[in-house]
Amino acid sequence: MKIATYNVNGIKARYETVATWLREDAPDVAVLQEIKSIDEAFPRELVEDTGYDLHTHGQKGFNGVALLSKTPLEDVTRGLPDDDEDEQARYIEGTVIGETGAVRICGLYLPNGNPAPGPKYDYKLAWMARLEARAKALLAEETPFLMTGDFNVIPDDRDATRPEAWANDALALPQTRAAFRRIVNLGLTEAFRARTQGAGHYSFWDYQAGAWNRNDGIRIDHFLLSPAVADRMRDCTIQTEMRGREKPSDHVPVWLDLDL
DNA sequence: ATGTCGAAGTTTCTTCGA
Repeated sequence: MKIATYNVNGIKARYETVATWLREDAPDVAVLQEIKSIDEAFPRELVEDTGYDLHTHGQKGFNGVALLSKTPLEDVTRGLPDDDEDEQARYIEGTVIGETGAVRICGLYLPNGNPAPGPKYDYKLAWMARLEARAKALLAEETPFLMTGDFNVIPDDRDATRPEAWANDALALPQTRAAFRRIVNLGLTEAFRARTQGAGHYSFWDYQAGAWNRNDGIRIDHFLLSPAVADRMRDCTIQTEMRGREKPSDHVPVWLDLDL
């Protein structure tokens, strides 16, 4: 089973790019972030031809996440627990049923947090604490799960072309990295790093300043796997070539292949 | 220090967020 995460940076602006990608690369499950659309305005024709099961959690203008699946998802829920006062659409869960088991898919768009320090950074850290609590709860009930999406976290200096340029940024501050490590250290596996070591692997290149042409990137789109899911991992790869296509998102898809 | 993009309102430009 192939699961892909992809920050599309606007589903309406990215329609052709995403439709072609779904048709040609055909993930079993696609976890999308930054759809920047209310649910009613999500282009249904994207999935009508392909038959994908679509679940959105959108809002006007910003943020917004979605799950697409070749087979129907079960028990889809929107928002993190204790999210009642959170107006930002950043989290969605659904269960995919494979031939030999089920996996809870947690799709997330973690707050950027800049400028730091400040209220936006406080919101980011609070959101990460709530994500950690959710991971703890899923581990406690022994639900096989994965968390994936745009974490807006550069885990380590090797995950940036120019780490010094990000040293004071909300994506790389020590508190951000510590919060990310706290979640991983609950017993999760960071899928990409379980397969690939070393620098030079990125999932985002800014539109500005020719970042793509200079390969000035960062790795901020991740998969965290619970133990049972980690045991089933075949591979985790970054689809770098997508950044060079016509009308690209500033992020590229990251893929997880599971024996499921 | 920065050469961009997408969405929405203030709507054929400006502002915001990233």
